[in-house]
Amino acid sequence: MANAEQVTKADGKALQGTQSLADRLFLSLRKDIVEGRMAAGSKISEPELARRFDASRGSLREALMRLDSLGLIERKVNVGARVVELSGRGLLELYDVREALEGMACRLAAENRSEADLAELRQMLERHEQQEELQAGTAYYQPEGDFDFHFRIVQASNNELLIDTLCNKLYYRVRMYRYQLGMASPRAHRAFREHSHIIEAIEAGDGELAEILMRRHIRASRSNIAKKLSSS
Amino acid sequence: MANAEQVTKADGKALQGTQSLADRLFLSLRKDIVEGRMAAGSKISEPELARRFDASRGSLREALMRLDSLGLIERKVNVGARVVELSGRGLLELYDVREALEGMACRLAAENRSEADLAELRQMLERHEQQEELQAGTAYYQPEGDFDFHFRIVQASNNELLIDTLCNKLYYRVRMYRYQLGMASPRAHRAFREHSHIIEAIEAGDGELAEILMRRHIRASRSNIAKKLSSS
DNA sequence: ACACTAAAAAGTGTCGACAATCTTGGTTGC
DNA sequence: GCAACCAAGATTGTCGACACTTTTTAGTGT
Repeated sequence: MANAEQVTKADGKALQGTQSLADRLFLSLRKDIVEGRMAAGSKISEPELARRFDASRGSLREALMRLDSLGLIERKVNVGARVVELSGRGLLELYDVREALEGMACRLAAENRSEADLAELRQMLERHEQQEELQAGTAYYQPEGDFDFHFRIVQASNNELLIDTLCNKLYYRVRMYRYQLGMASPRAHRAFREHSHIIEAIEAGDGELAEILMRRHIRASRSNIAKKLSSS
Repeated sequence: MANAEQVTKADGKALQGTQSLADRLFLSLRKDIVEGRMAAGSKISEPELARRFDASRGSLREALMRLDSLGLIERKVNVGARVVELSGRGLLELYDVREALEGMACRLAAENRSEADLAELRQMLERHEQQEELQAGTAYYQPEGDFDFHFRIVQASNNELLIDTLCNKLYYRVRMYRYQLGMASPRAHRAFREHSHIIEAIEAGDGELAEILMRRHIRASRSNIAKKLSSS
């Protein structure tokens, strides 16, 4: 089934079966950090982690390097690594970047739309609609459904660099914030309508409109969060 | 002097004096790849490179990992690493991403403009103007001047994630293309006027206009390249 | 009790060696 | 002659040990 764990083209190694130990460590640690099993801001001890995963420090360090360039941990020379600290400012920054990139992705998806992509998008929307009616506004489908939507739009952009930047880099940070600040936005129903309009624009091949709608969609989420942040 | 080699906030390690051997290898290799001393598409032999730099394979591999996540090399498990291959498509993709991100950076720079940033921007423009008059349309100042301009705008956006993504990641790819495809665009004079207008919009605090102008500026470069590519 | 110093413990950075895998060239069989 | 197969060489992945740095702790003196 289509969910947020799906694999990107660019993430090929995972498909290929043969993955190194360092690869597996990386994937495992990334999951632990994103889902909050490693507390944000906590220190990471290489020897301890290596023992826990029954691997050598060398392989573990390789995984840590990658987490570092993903921005999920921070390393200081001769001092060590810590899980990155979450902040309201960081979250808002993330939304500004997403607005720019996903807006562009949406425009490109509309301009290069292929029948296959369109079919998938329509199908996805239908699934979400059923799920929405089922749960009548309880806003429960959100996390996966919303993720699914944004993920697929980006895939349809047909721009490898854009896909890689969003799906293999930024989205892990997005999910980390979601898990830990538990943003189950109350915008479920409205969000669904917005998704629907965006896909219509893509179907119509109207890149400019598609971009505008996507940007507005993301910015609405952003203000929603900004409001919550300032009131706490 | 302000040039493209300047150090980003996020690239702090380089400032701090203490940098590990792997850090130095990384910086050195990145330079070699960007400036074309390692041919695009060529295979990288770990033992050979390690000998050449008089370092152990472990440290070298750490540097390679980082180059990989920068997208400057590609690694396959149990096979090895190659310098990334340049392609027309890749270059155009890069411009689409830049259009999105730098457009946003420009908007943010206009909205958050500080006196310090404005002063620097004006000062830079003045330097470029002098240089332009000096060389009266020979379009020679371009590479550094253009880079300087885009770099500083992004810095002024005050969005750490955006700054990191552009200055520490994408720009190295941009420079790699510049060096190797030798894009000394003939748009020097027009580009200068465009830069000038963009900074005016930022000074005026008009984020929307600043974004539009920057996007148009980058898209003009992009079509220029697309034309050259299709005619070859 | 507090500040400063020095030793020791822990942690990170670097290295060389071994094991597993891929590539290459030659060989065999059809 | 060509394809499949096999062995040798080379390359990558993984590991444990050592060197250097940072942090902690114990001690000393005021």
